Amino acid sequence: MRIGELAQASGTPIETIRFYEREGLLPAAARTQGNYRIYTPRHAERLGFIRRCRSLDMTLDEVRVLLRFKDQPLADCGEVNSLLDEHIGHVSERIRALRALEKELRALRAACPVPQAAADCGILQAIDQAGAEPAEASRRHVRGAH
Amino acid sequence: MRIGELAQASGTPIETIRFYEREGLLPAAARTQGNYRIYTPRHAERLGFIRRCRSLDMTLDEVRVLLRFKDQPLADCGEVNSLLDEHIGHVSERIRALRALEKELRALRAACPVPQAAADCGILQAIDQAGAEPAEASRRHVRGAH
DNA sequence: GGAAACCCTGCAGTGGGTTTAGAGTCAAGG
DNA sequence: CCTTGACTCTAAACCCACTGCAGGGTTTCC
Repeated sequence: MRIGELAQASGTPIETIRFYEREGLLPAAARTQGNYRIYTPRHAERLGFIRRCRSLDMTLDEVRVLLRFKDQPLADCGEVNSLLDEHIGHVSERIRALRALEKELRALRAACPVPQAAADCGILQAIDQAGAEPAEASRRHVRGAH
Repeated sequence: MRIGELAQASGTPIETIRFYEREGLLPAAARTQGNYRIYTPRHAERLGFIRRCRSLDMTLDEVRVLLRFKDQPLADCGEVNSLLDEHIGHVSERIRALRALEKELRALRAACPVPQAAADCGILQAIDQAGAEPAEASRRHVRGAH
């Protein structure tokens, strides 16, 4: 199958497929005489695996680790388990941080119940004062949890 | 005050202060004979405002909007209110998505209670199969909510 | 007067793609 | 044969909000 067909079948943009190849996540496809990529069902499987990992919000580096284990069926999968544990930890932490942020934002929003002159806007005033710095948000894994 | 002092006082890296100036968030500082930036308390205030907005996970574009209102004290602050409402919406949505993700990851993790050969790892098998595509994660505002 | 601490500019890199430009390939229709 | 249109190719720039580095200049302290 050609790249457009694989894109269609996997719900992946064409550019992303080429990007994964450049990144070494997908093995380079064979080419036709006209230099078109030709994919096998094995490519489609592997792409599906990658996309499912991404839908679980793993980084490409994490995906690389999992792919390595898929390619080494005899290896002990302990590292897979701990990768997942850490990933779950990042997600939980990010949820915690976002909940705190949401609470803070709702309190801030309540400071200006009705539109008025900017000079009197409780929101702008509250941001102006703000007793230093809660909400450090801990940037990490998971697009804001990574 | 010089840039290092402002950085210290505001807890902002020096490079970030210069970056904000380039981006037009901070007005250009006056310079000494030796070409060092010299900041006034007004700069420090404005930087504090920006940093507090960022700690609330607003984008720089959102901060630009809020700064515009600070500079126009007579304008109606309705846009400030709705900016905050939208921002809160992004955060809530992101929390919802991350909770669903966490649940999915915990279920996945349970598929391999004990380390074993990668070929038999329930996690890798589950990702291989995966009945298509839940967890679209909706990338937006809030480093994964924006 | 010399070392250390500070500051300057400009540019490359981060992640995970997306977009654009400019060119080449291929099957069908006129 | 020629054109149209759908498809594909590469290389490079762009997104965000910084961060880090190279290679210099300035100031301060001893």
